[in-house]
Amino acid sequence: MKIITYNVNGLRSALSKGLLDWVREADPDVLCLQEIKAGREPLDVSEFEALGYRAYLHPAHKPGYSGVAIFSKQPPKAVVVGCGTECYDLEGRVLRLDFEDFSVLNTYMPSGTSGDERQAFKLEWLRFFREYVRTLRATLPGLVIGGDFNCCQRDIDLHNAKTNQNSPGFTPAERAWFADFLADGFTDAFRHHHGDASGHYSWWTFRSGARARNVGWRLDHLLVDAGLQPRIKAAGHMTDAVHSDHCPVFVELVI
Amino acid sequence: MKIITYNVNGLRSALSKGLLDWVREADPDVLCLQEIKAGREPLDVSEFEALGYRAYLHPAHKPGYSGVAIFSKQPPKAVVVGCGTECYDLEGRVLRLDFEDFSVLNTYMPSGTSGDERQAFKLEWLRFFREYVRTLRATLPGLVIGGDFNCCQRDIDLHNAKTNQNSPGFTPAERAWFADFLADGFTDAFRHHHGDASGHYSWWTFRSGARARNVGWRLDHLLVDAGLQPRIKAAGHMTDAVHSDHCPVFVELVI
DNA sequence: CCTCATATG
DNA sequence: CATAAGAGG
Repeated sequence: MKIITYNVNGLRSALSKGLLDWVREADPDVLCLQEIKAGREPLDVSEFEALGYRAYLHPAHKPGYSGVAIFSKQPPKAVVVGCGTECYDLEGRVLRLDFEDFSVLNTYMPSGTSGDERQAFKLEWLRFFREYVRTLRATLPGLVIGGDFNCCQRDIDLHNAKTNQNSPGFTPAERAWFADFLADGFTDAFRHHHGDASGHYSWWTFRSGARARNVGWRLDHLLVDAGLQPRIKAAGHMTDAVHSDHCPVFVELVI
Repeated sequence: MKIITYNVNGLRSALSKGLLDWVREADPDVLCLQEIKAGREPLDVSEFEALGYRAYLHPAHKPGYSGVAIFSKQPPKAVVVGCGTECYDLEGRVLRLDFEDFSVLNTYMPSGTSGDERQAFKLEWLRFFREYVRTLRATLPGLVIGGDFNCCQRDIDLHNAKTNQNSPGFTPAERAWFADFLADGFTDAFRHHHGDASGHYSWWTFRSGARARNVGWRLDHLLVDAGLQPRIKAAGHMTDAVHSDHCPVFVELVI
């Protein structure tokens, strides 16, 4: 069971750069995409379907903004679009597929980089999301959360921790939130598999050749319910895929 | 004395397509540009200056919209920016250089293609402009008007006159205006030199390969005071220049 | 430094 | 079918 999460920075743009060939090659069972940036016209998912995927979309209300999607080879027993809270659902940030033995929750968490107001919104979201997931876990024992968290937790998760102690995505509040979230009973698949390895990032700014110099952040995560931890077979970053300012992140579970 | 008028559809875009090399080659004495689409930052004209031109700009108030410029090898004895009527000058539609024996008035006339309101604005403009030029001629005997008129006059001035009898740029009102304007004492340099030749256009829509099929309109004109008519040595379209959806139009005067 | 929507042509 | 600004990242 290979699950991939990928912030594509515009699905149409990523498709124009060969995303589909990459999907065929990578062959995930479940593919979680963020920032699909769907426009006013519905996205054409027929080429994903031709590869054997069912498509589930949760675009934002605002055209060209945010939005998540899941492509799955197996049909889920349930699809849950959104989280039931309007201010988040208007921004297309949550989509969940429930399978027989596990669930995949795809999320695109707010970025706080555009100003104080959005950073405050992000912090509210983080609080909300932790509670929301706590509730879900009561009835969904095998939860896998994949997405662009727009946060990282430890100094080894970004290139320049010292100068970013108060940058959105690495503020003390966000680091604490991340630790608490994991303590609720989740395993960071990447860390589980790679220990304290540094220099592994999933996002690089487009500016000044940051990706070529590997000046990045690890913002995209696959967190698995601690009960699934023994089933983690592999996890990592797929840095060869270049359709976005993020790279795909994968986990293989024995399910 | 070679005068060229050219709607560049964005000066920065045209420069990125090699406009400057073309200018060096074409070597006009006076170059009238329309739709420079200047942004908030002032345009960098140093490369024109390096070619020996003085630069005169009349950008629109709104960034990225409209705007005209004249580049001249000889220094004018006067520069007149705008026409003194705010609603037109905010859109950067008129710029004039007065030389010893003649004047060059560069104009970008409104397009009416975006709706009735703008077509009405265009018709008001046409009326205003005719009066404005009548006044100018009282004191400027050698007037040359170059620009994108966004109008043509005769069936031979566009590819498909029949189906465009009521299209903006070829409405009865605009055709009549054009005839009246010439009757006031101007010579259309292109027609003077090429008679009733058809199939000579200065604009082609970007859509559906119109330029390759020469499905166009003759919207860009050089009108010279009838008193200068004997001095017209050559006139024509420079269809090899491809930096825009328009092509440059030239006249050579013996002055 | 990117993608996207929108205005305008 | 293009250019360009502007929002958002």
